[in-house]
Amino acid sequence: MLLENLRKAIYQDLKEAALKAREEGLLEFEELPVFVLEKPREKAHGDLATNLAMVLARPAKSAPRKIAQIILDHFPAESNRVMRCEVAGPGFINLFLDPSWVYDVIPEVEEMDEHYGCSNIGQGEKVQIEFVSANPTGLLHMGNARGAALGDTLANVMAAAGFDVTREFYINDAGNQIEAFGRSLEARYLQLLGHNVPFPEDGYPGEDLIESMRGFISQVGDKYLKVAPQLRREILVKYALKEKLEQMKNDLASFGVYYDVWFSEQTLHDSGAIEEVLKELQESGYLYEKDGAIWFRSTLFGDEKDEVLVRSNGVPTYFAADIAYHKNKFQRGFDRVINIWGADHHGHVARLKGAMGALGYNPDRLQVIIMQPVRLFRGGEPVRMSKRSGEYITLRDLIDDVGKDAARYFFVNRSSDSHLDFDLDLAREQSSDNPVYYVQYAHARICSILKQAGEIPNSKEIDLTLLTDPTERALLEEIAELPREVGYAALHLEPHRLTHYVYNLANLFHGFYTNCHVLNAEAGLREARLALVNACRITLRNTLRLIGVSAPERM
RNA sequence: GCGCCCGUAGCUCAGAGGAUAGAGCGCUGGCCUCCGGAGCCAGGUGCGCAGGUUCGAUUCCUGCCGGGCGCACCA
Repeated sequence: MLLENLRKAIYQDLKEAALKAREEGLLEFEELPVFVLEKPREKAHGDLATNLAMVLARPAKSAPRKIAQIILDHFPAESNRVMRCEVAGPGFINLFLDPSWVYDVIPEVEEMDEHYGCSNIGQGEKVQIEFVSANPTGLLHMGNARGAALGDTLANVMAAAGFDVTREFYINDAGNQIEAFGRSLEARYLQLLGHNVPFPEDGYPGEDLIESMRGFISQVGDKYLKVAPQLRREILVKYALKEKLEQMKNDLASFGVYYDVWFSEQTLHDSGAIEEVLKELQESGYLYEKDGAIWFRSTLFGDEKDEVLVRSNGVPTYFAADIAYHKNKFQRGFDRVINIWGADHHGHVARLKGAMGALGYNPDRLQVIIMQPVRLFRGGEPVRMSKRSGEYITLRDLIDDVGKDAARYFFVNRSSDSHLDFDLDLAREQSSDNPVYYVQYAHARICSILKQAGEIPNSKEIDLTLLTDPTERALLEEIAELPREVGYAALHLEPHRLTHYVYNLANLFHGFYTNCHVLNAEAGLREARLALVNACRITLRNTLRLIGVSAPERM
């Protein structure tokens, strides 16, 4: 039986033992409190341990150790591979499994192959993950890159855990920044044609816009010189936006990130969706007029101040569009909607959730992951970047510099609410100091062994119980943990757990490798080890795939 | 000033209401007759401060200190 199922069964047995004891009048409690059954840190504390007796101490009004003994008296001994139980420490119940349980994992991994690690804890819940959604007025920066790695990995992880996942990119192709974009393009266009016009103060100074207009001119020349500015800007925006989006799509694709949906903000304006949602809020009494603008009472939902939805010039704000957008998400049937935002947008969370509440949706169905900023380091020094001047390192630069694998690994390796110091030198390094290489090396090493071995024996026809070395057991136990790791990462929205897991797995493999020979082990043991190593290969590969990192067979 | 996030080893970071808090880097010293040494093993100091809740707090709560980010009719 798979470790996960074993755990569930034992958890159930513990529950029933407590309930039975209550029936017999030995224990007193209203409802069984939540308790944990987990792998203890210390090997001496068994394979699994539970705090059940300790959390029962208060309701049962009794000493934890005493309760533990009562539970054990009602616990079905010798079932579910439990060999021995003991009361320990302040009242833990430690369970020791039949050591042979680990051998079940190899056939399991072989059979599930590329699906090993998957589970169904998501139960098909429809989840949408919106991430990156960068302004199409510029290039993808490090914040976008982190969001891309995080969002895509989270999507992979949740899909593997049995959620029905949709990846979406929201295109901010409307509003003020598009106006500024148009003025910037226009200025570049005119400047390139030799006209000495000033660049707008709120423009986008990046070199990329000049490039874009250079390309435009090579196609159409100066034919828009005399066109009315309003129309001219529209044409330039249309051209540049398309180009920018293509570029983003390409850059994200080279980063291994693909979307199911690219959603245009402009369509919300065009379709009347924004007007509609404004009306809805109006009718529920959440709006009021002040100074010629229309405001949303976001303070009702814990926001610090009310928020403008329609400016006095009649133009809806980004926030208004965002409300319509998120309503649209729910209308599309998503049970849950997850956004990944930079820390500079965290102030937006409460009011958007509030707006969802005002529209009658449970705000908890909207979850926002806030990412802290990225700092790049080179030569031990922070790399200076200025978005104002348009001089910054882009996702494309990063991929060209350190490669997709290292970049994705490094971004996912940190919890989203931790500031990320990205060491470019380390990411590029081809040594074991670089965790990406360390993990990939383990995979390549295994492939090399398997290649030399020729055939991989079917684990059902060999004696796996020959795998008794401590490094073999440790490796088996860690391989068995993948489904649980993936499930945990999905439920807690913590993809960074995966890089930690895969690093640890690689570490255990290297330890095994140093300690145990595979190819020149005696007959029988050799086959068992080949099967072990193959299961490890599958586990490494599957985990790396979730992170979006390649698993090379040679390096 | 108000709000959110963070404060764990020299550095970069994991972790977690429980039984002895971990990893990498750096430093020191070991390990190649043999499957890829891009590897393995050994060695150290630490939960910002002060209260509170709890049988038990580094983890939860409050205050303070320190850092980041927000607080536009921008997005």
